[in-house]
Amino acid sequence: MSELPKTFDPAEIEARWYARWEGEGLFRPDRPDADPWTIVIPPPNVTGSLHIGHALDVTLQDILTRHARLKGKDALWVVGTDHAGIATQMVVERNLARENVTRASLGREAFTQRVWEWKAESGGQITRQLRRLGASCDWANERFTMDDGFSRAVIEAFVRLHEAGLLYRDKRLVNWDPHFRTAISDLEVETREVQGKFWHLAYPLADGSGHISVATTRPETMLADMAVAVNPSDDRYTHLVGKQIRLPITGRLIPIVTDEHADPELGSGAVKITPGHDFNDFEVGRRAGIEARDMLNMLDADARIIQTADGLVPDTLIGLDRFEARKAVVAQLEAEGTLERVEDRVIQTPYGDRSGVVIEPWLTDQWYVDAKTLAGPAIEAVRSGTIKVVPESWTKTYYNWMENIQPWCVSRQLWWGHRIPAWFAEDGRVFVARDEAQAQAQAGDGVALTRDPDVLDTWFSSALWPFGTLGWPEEGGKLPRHYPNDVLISGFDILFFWDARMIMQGLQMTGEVPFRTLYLHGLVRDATGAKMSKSKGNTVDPLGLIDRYGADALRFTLAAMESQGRDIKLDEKRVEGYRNFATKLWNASRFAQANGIGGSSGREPPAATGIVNQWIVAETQATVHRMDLAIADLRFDEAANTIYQFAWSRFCDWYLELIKGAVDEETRAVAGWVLDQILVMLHPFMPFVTEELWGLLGTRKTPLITADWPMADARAIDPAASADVKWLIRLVEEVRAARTEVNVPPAARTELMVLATARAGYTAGSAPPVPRDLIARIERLRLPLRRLARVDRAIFLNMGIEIDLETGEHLDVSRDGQGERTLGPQIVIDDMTFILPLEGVIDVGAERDRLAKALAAAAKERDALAGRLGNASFVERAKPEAVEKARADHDARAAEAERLEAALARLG
RNA sequence: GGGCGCGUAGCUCAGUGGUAGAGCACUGUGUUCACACCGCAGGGGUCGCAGGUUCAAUCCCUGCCGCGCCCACCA
Repeated sequence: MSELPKTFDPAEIEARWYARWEGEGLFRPDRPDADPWTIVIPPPNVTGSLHIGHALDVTLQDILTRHARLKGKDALWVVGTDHAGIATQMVVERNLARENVTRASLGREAFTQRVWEWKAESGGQITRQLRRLGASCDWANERFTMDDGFSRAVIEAFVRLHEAGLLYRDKRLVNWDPHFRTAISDLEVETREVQGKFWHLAYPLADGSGHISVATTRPETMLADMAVAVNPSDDRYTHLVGKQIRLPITGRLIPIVTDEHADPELGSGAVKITPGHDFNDFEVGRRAGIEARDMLNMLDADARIIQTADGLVPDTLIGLDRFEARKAVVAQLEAEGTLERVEDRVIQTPYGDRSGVVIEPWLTDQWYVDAKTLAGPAIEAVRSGTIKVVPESWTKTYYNWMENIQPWCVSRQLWWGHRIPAWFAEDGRVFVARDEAQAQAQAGDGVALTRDPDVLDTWFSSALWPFGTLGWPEEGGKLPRHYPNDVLISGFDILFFWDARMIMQGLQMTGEVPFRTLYLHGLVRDATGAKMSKSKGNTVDPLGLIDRYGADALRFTLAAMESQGRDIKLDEKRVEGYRNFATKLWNASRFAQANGIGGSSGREPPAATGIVNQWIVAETQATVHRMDLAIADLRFDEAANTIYQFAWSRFCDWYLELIKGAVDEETRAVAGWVLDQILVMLHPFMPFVTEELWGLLGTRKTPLITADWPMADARAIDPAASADVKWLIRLVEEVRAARTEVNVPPAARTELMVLATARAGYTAGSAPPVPRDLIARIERLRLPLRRLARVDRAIFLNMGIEIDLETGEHLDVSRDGQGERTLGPQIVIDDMTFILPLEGVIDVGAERDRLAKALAAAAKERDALAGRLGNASFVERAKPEAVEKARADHDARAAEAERLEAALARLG
């Protein structure tokens, strides 16, 4: 055992221990007979790098995983990465662009080959970074959403959904991203408020009898208008219903129809209908009997103007980008005199969350999942409590979304992803099958088949993660033992994207919920509360924090700040503070080492007879109990604060101080045991420094990572011992405060006079005797009292007893002499007054102020309690124990006040 | 428009129907053989505002003010 330096080097410890844990398979020790415990990581994008949100997410998961492992469970933390369709395709395309190569020029085969190559070279960054954080995942079985096994699960899920009639192909409007040229789901669209305009147009009636006004934020779509709608109850337009309009520019004849969608209160009450380019209008068109295939389309995949089916769009507009087209159309309307007026207006505009371009409602054939049907059991699972959501308040959001869920568009016009297992015949028939042979069998011999070129939404596959990683659809394996997972941890920002879809898919595919508990944490924000973003430049790099303070400090910070239902505002000062905590622990261990305190032999606390030892054993057990409760409730902040307070404020500040200079065999055993319990309980939060100290402090059967979590109630402790130490702590604190306030020089040593009377005079014969049990208590505590209160002798007035606290010797003192003692700072604890005889040394004015202040506080409290007790309704109606407590408190405060008054009187 | 959350010490946040807590920051101080990334002591809050329920409200209820987020087809 080498001597520990004053501070330690986190980087060296972290690298060394992580390599050893992983190398020795300690993240997944073989425990076939233990209770299984399972969590799956939200698979980070393979393109990703660790950001602070990951750091929080992973820290919380690692805390639970390490805790479960210490509890002896067969803890499995499934890890892997997500192929992240669009994101990855983007990265590789960008790389290709540097070589002046386009995706199209490579072709699909070669392109996807390049993506795999990229993944092999660069895809490991995020997983290396997870290791730096200390994540104890099962790396030996790392998965990828596009590995063979997982891909089989994806195909299987698709086919099964199709067989169940829960997945279908449909032609309707989708959210089209013209930048990526793919459909995206509702969730991938974010609505932004942008400054736009509201154009009022006068559409002429075909019979020349006038016009009807409509207003639009998208005038260019009038090229594909197919009707004007008015509300059936709108009397203003009844006479026009059924008449034709001759559209400006195209000259198309369109009818005036009635539809509830038209709101008489808005604008003119008449609205233009463009079924091929607006979600509302699509529905209006459907109700008017227009089939999707007959709806006019005026845009191509790049959102450029194309000729409509009726050939009426002027050639001058063909090929224009949608925004250029808008200008051109407006100019022409203005020239024709059909533009009535233009208003400025804030418009809710849909943007692609990845591309950042305006999303276009576009008519295409896509695959849809019948989310509404899947949502039923998923709602029920939460409502019935089969899945517990923490914090519970999120259930409302969950229900609200689930109950209004729309069909989920799962096909994407990309190359990187799970290719959809559907084959088309030339006649338009579609065959969904597990492979081409099966599809061919369905289609019949000789039918030429072409596979659907599209791939699946990345979230379709990640929804299968909790069971697809465990071997599903194969039976057996890890599945029965580790599914459902115990808990899932994710940020609330992916509640709909991922969590809800896992629940739906899990229930549909396995008949069981994917996890028993869903824990949702908040976002990590900067110190001012702003959302972190690359563009704002306020991101905090977790790896930089690890470099500066160590992974332990960062982890502890995130855990301590993780209170349920709240975002985290990360302040680097906090990380620094917890780095200091790690150093504190390190130095406590140095002290231990220097005093021959080493590792303990087991979970059972050593037998303790000394009061200080008994006290710390009881405190330790209480701490274990609090930790167990906090972790069971997923109260990460509470757990972190509990062990922090215990280690620093109890163990270091008091226990180690109390045992200094009196480290005997029993104390060595107890101190070693307590320190070990601290290391174990702290290990999930600060795995590295605790593991290092565990190794340095003793010869161990096992590294800390696979040690045993403490038992809360290992040994019954005599409560009297705790009472002694708690009393001592109060006395020492009061003595220190008194000394400081009256400016006693820090180095000065005093005597401690003990006085059992409230009366001002304390000369010989005037005071009652000091209770024997107090004398005995002081004798028991004499050494720590001597050391911490800086008193050498206890003088029991009127008892003829003085005790030398160093030796415990009773000095023979004549009764008469005792009344002549000088005055000094006075301390009142319960029914006892203590005096530090320092007359002449102290600042009498300051002492008077101090006592007066204490008296005022005690009197105020006494009077408040007296008032309460004087209230008849309180005595009658309050809980009896509340009344009793008020009485006891009142009496204690009254006694204290009385003694403080006497103390003041003694000062003269 | 609907929903959720927040408003407690200078800052970041816990918390409880019955005398307000932590960390950081701040002030003073350094006797002590682990630690100045430390010790000891201290100052600092009408718990957003207004009503209500209650013997008692920072905590429960209602309203209001302020802040944040999510969802939603006013063309």
